[in-house]
Amino acid sequence: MNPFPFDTFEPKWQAHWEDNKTFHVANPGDANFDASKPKYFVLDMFPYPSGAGLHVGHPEGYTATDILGRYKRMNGHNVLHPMGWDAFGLPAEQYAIKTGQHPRVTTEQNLDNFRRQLKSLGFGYDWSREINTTDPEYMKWTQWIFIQLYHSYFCEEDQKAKPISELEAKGMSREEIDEQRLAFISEAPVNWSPDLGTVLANEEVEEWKAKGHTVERRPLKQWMLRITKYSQRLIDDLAPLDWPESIKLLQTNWIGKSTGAEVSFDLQGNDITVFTTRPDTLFGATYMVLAPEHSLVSEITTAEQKEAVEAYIKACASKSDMERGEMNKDKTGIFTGAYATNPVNGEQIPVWIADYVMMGYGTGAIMAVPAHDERDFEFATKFDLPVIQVVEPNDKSDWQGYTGNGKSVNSGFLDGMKTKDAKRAMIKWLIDNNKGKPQTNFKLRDWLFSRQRYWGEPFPIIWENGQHRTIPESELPLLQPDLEDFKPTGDPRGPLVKATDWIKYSETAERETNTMPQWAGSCWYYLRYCDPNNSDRFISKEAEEYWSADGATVDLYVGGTEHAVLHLLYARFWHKVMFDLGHLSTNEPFKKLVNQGLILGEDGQKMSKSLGNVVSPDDVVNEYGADSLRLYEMFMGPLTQVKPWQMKGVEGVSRFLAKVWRVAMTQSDEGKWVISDKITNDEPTDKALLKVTHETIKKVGEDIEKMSFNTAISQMMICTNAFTKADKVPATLLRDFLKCLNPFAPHITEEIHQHITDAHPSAKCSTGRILSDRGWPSYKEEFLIESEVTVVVQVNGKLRAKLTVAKDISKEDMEATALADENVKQYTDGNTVRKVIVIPGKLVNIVAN
RNA sequence: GCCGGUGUGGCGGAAUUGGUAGACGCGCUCGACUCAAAAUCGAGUUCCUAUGGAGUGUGGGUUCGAUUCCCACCGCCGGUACCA
Repeated sequence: MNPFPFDTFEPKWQAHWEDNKTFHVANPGDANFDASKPKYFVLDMFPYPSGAGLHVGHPEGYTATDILGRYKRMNGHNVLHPMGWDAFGLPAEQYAIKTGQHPRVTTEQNLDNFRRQLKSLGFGYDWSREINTTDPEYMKWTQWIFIQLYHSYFCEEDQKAKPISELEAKGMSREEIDEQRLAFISEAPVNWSPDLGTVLANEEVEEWKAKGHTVERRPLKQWMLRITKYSQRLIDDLAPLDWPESIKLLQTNWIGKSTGAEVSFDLQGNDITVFTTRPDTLFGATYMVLAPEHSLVSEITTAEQKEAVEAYIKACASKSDMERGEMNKDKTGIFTGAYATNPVNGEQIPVWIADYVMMGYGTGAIMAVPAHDERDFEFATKFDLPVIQVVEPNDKSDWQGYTGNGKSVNSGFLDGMKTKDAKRAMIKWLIDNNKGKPQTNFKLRDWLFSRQRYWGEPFPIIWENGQHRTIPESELPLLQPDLEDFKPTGDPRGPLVKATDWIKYSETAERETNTMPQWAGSCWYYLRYCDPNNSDRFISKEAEEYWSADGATVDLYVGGTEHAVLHLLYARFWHKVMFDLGHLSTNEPFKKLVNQGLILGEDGQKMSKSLGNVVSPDDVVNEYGADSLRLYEMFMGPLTQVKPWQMKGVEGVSRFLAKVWRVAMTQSDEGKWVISDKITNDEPTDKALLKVTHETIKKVGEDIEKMSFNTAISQMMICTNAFTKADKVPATLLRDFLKCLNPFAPHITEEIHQHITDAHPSAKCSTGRILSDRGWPSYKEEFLIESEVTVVVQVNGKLRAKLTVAKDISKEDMEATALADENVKQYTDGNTVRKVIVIPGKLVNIVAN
């Protein structure tokens, strides 16, 4: 038998909240909207509804946000706490390929299961705002946003997106305009996975390779989003955000800004430009390296070297990315036979090609300064190329391979300058001599936005006479055609090519057959929650402004670190574009971000099917109840920390809830749970009980604000132990305690509260209102104060006595009392007291020897 | 290699404007209740060569006093990798 009947009252309260729309929040303009309340938007990263259902990692973040949401609600906020489904994705499509089952069917099934599981945990979501990225009404607006991107360009002067119509007004040609669109067609080499039958974004490559899929470089015509234009803003706007510094750093490094200069080298009439962050070392450039894919390679290669160079290029091309990565220690390369002229000293330097120079970054060519660059040094050592020192280290370290700052030497007009000054002087020289200019580069690449998949949003694009254009908004949403066979065709246009009727838009126009990546839907879902049923706009102006008050849309966003550079970067980018175009009032989507730590299996390993250490929330709910699961996940340790699951720990918090239950409830002779005689309607007089209750109100409130849930729970355990020990517990104290526990364990607290209120109705607390609708309790300072305190006495820093003294005892009295103590005397007798430190109300330390 | 995080009992973890190290929970031990067990309640539980001493990864430093501040190092976890 269960120690308390959670199996009956948990479903009861879940039904009550649902029937009474307890957690429904109104929008501006709605009948029951209360504009006087401040808003609080607390968001979970919405799940992908996989076939496996929830695992115990999901409710960790969800419980944390639920506690905050319920707490803020009790403190008088309009709380927006929604849930939805990121339901496009490869597993549903792969299942469809295997079984012929339409992805929409499996997605619906999975989603029903997820919803059932989440409801069984009692989260206070406003289910009327549930969204689903695969819902045609949702897709419509994802496609609409793409159309906005398509019809926008990035104005360099104002550093913001503007409508394409401005360029048309300037009389720019169609070709020139297409070059500028934020959504554009590119025919660059992309990451193509033959076995997945699709291309992947740079950010996704590692993930899929880790799952055993092959990925190769292949030139394809693809849709791209011009996220690189936002590089600088994406870095700058991180600063004021309340995000973990590590995530900010991760994004900053991913965007990868570096400042330096472009330098032009003459090569028998050809101009080759290189990028360097160290223009001050130009005198030390003893050779040049081009990427094997560099366009000038074939032109400059001499007849004698032609064969060897072509063989090297072929060898590089056949190497997979993986092999290139593994071999990154061992440098390879080949001499082209050509020589370039170092612009600053006229030296003839050999031009090599090597795969340690990437075509995708900078200009695909470098000046090699082996004395002060590790890679160049390694290469020069291997191929016996000259190494000339041009920087003298500040310390005594070896100059060979020294990459730090110092003083320029062997560098003509730079000699004696500090690195910083030498950089500036060289850049000035390059400008004055028309040999280069200052340059900033970013590692971030434009976002490859098309996929060759069925289960994604089709592009709202048609092609006619080789040109693309968007379909009219009235034709949105554009749904995928029905297919019988979802198999990839190997055709880089994707599986939609099979739907010949669907493709045909008119006699002369055809639909785009690519679809959008899974990230598209998650880029803006938080906005849709604010106004989920709007059929005229993606979000209404009023809803947007209300839920974005205080300069941020989402007040608190909780999710895993795995999205540090993907979802969180993409969403910020879309948000900024929509802000630039005047559709949003904030510049950033997520004010505060918290990453919950991974929950490991009992064995300390990551939970996985193959290890058999996966814990299902359903099993825990069945055995211990939802409140126990919620409470345990919060009690395990700090939210942000990685921590192992322990079923014994669930038992522990379950015991705690049983204790709370038995404080209020007792079993009648017939086995029925009834309110205990211990609960009285008297005014509380027990000082100790008043103190612990008010301490609990104070600490739990403060700890929730700090998201320090484990310590809040430990305080509630202390309070419960005091209630258990007491002969009588006044109903008002128990009620205040239940309010504190309510955000953590909402079912049991509602149930007990209902029993107390029925048994002990009072003017202050009439029947009929549930706990969740009552306010957060307040504590009184007067109950926290004690007249006596325990003071620690140390001799030479070691604890020798504890004294109980009046709280307001004077320093002198405290010192005298301490010195007079028998235990203390044992250690001071025979020694001279040199010094006495007295911290009032806390400690006395006697220094004696 | 680089960047970030972290290190406290048998275990999860508490405590930082420097002031009783180990809150709370798990586990374990003993006791009460019971024919017995479970559940529940009560007592105890950092370690040791134990009237004392040691102790928050290691070694130093600052201080009357350091888990907390400073310097050097080590282990583990995560990210990233020829980005010029």
